[in-house]
Amino acid sequence: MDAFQPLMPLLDKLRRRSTFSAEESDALLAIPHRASAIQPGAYLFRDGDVPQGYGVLLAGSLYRQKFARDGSRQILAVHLAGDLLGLDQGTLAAHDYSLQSLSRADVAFISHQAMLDLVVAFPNIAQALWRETIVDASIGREWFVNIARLSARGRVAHLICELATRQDAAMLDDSTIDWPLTQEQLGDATGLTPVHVNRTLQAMRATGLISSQRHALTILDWAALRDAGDFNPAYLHLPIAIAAR
Amino acid sequence: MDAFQPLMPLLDKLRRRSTFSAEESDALLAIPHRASAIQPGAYLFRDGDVPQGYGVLLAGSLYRQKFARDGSRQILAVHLAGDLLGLDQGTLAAHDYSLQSLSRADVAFISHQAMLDLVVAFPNIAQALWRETIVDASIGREWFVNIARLSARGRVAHLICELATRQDAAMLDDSTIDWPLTQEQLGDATGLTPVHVNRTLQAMRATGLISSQRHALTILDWAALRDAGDFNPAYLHLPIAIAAR
DNA sequence: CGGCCCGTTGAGAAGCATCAAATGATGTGG
DNA sequence: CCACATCATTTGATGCTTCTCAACGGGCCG
Repeated sequence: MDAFQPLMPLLDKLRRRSTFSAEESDALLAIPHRASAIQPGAYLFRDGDVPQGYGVLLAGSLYRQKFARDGSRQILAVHLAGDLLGLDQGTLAAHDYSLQSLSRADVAFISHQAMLDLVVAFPNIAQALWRETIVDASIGREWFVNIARLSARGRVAHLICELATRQDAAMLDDSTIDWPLTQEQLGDATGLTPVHVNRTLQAMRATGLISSQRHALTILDWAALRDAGDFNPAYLHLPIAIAAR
Repeated sequence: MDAFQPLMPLLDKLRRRSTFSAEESDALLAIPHRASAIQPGAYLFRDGDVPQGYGVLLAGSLYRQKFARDGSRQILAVHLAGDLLGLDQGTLAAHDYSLQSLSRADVAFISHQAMLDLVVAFPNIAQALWRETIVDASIGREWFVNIARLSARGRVAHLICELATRQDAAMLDDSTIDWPLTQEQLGDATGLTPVHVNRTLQAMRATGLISSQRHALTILDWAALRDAGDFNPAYLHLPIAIAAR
């Protein structure tokens, strides 16, 4: 079925915050696109490139990043399946961040024109895309405050809470989530060195907050983790049913 | 003349990144609005409030902020005259940050409906507003990287460079800019304590980068300041003519 | 089986926070 | 116009969080 409806992850994600008529749903699933498999570590675009179109992440995970002059990397956001890509870059003259794959991923590429045709024909879809972009920016602001205001333990705890909440339905069981990040990448996302990330994770395991395997992470004490990370899911702008946990 | 064209600061700002027909310019200046004087320190809206409409900052300066649970404040952005307000919050159920005035300010309030009417009638204006929102998000990402990756000196230097570049035309002379922030606010914007901001500024004065008066700041060595703050104005997405300095 | 990335551990240093208090500016009311 | 309250800036001493540098062990993949 998914083979015939490759854009279903997009529709699923949009439905969390918007509702569509049957006609609109059909139009979303029928967006002209070119699906492509992305190798781990490949760039979809780089800081400074000219935007060539939009995308939808069908499977896998990607991250946005910028580099400082000293070569250090800051991860700005993690994209999960269903996320729209590059919408926040519009048709500007140049991208202001890079988009790289974290794992093997499937991406559907959509031309600027195809997207424009869609939103002109369906204002309600335009509104839904606009809403997703706003939420995206909201998540960025939340990350900002975390890095600026929380301790190492708080930053790591917050990111764990966010990814758990965003994966939600896709969770393996009630408390174990996919964990796509290495400790080095977690450091690049939280503004910490890998060494300190390691020590922070050890402390969190020692105090019974989490346990972690290779590519998975188990939340042992959600209340304590949420508390440590000062996590309040309001910034995700999810329906109450999903946000409550 | 400004008395008859109160929204002129908006048009001036939009023209830096977009071009408009005479008809479009007229439509922009004719947006139905209610102008209002804002007292220093007053809130235009608070985190969690329901968005009531949009705004244009006609004069003065505002800042966006979020609070961490421990009460510490993070300033997310500084708004200068001509900036659009709350566009990035759309018609979501709740604001995810607070908007407070830094000085006495004049703001034109615009209803959601009036803005919707405008962008439906003039797609080119919709595009221009979309572009401003994108740039806004781009500035947010740049701040993020600064706070996460630069030293105290670098963060302060970068913010000075940005405000100088954004004020640009409004600069008093070639190197002196309006400086609306106290040292405490500068700390809230850069993720530093006021004490450390003070010491950082002293070091920058001692090394001949800047000199500062009460509400003004003079850049003595632009090259060194740009270097210290790793400042590259690309993220402002300004026309080359303005970005080059 | 070997190389390589990832995770782990240790010791020492640096940058920034914290706490406390003094000095200097600004605006207000008598 | 001066006295005073308030806010912003400055200074000093101390400590903690996190970084840096260096090395070692373990699991995964070719």
